Amino acid sequence: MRSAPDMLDLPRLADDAEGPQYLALRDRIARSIELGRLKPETRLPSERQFQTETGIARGTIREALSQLESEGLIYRRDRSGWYVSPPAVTYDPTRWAGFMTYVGEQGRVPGTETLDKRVVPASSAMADVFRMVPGAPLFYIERRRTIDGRPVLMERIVVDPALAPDLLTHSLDASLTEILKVHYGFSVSRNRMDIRPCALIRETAERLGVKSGTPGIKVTRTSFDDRGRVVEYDREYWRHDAIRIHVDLSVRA
Amino acid sequence: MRSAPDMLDLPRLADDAEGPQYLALRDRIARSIELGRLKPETRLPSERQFQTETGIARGTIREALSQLESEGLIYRRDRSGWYVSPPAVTYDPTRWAGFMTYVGEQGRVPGTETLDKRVVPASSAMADVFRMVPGAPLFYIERRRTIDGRPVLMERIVVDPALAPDLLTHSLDASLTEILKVHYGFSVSRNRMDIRPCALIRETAERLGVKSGTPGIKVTRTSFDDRGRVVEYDREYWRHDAIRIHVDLSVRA
DNA sequence: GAGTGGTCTAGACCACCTT
DNA sequence: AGGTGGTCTAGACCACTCA
Repeated sequence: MRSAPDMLDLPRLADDAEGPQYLALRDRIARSIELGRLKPETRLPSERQFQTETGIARGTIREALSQLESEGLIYRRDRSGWYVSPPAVTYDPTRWAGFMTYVGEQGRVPGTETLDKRVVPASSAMADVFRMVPGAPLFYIERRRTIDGRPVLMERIVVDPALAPDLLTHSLDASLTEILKVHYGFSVSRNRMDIRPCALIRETAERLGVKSGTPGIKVTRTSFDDRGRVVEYDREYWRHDAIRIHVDLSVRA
Repeated sequence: MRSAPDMLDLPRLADDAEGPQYLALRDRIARSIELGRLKPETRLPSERQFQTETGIARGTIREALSQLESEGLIYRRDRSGWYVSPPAVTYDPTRWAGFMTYVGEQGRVPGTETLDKRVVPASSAMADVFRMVPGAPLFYIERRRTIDGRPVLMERIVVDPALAPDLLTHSLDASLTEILKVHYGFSVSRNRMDIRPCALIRETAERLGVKSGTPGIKVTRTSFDDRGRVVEYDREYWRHDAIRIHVDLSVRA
């Protein structure tokens, strides 16, 4: 891991005379990143280094760093330091390409870890989605996905065992899309998605290595096959700085 | 504006023994909201009230409140206090219904203020979008939109004057969609959108009445008519707690 | 004018990562 | 073992809102 060059010569304040100190500091760091002087995955100086170099209190420095984090310019690794964020990947829900595919197409290295897989009884909400009775068995899968080794999303998938028996015996670290297509012959013809900002908290935050409360994006997706059956239901919690959504579509009435 | 009932009887800690104090406080407040004891637009007790009631330092209390803000559960009005967030509206980009329409359909009261409108020379990026030469004149409109009186988004719209001459002489506080359709006969047949998390900073934050750095959502949209001409280009900056995106679509190859 | 959040300081101790 | 960020305290002054 490279380390940042002396931060002493951050771009000058120029005429930032206005506004709070933490925004002025934010600007200086942001400029360094935008000018390309600090590259993705570079580690910033430590908070205490900033402190002695600038004479600003640590709390104020953390305020500036948190700002940059909400903007997606930098991220933290717990108790290790602050790093410049790599570019976000583009997610196009109108394409039925799985994570492994579109991340690869964008020149990045995707990875998947299956954290949990088991059979669970359907909650009433899930029973509703799959049009079955509550308590009926469902496959439940929990995965963590990475880009260039950095965890970017946690997902919880639910699949109807009736449509994909023995699914859990497969290795789920590869593309689920692929497994469902190749082994069970499913083609998805309709996708219903709900996208909303959220905060990553507790276990989800922990597994993504972010501080609880970091902003994130929650994507809920229901996939249907050509006969209108629910093939897959999943909830994805993304790091907010890792995703960008792009859709190009014809307009309905 | 109603005020919160005594917060002293926030739900008990029970067994939250684990974790930082600010998360425990977050939980108590979150529970009050989820249980419906604190309703949308209710004001929370002041930070100093929390301080004396709980004996926790103000910084720590602000940490808890900031958490709830990132989660979208509460929001602040500058130097006035913290309030429980109203529900988000659902935005469906596959429908060509303007803001005024879909907000109304969801039982809320939409509002629009035009903050600026003028002719500007095309930047090279805009010239690219509109397929014209840089420096050519473009209409530029800046609007703030509200739901139930609360500002939720700032938008900057660009329109080609060749397609809608005299556009700026119309009142732009109504639906631009409507004006383009009724007065100029445009029907949008294709929509290209880019959605990404961002932070609301500087003027944008100020005009939405949020603290600089609050998480937000940036929606960039390019609308085309049936002849493939760019009818409208706009960038919308949303409060993150005000929007939810829903799409339901057939899948391409 | 009283009260609010916004900003800032200067400490402290801890759990954990890194070497 | 030394350094890092994570958490917390106890103050302070300010700009602003609201009654």
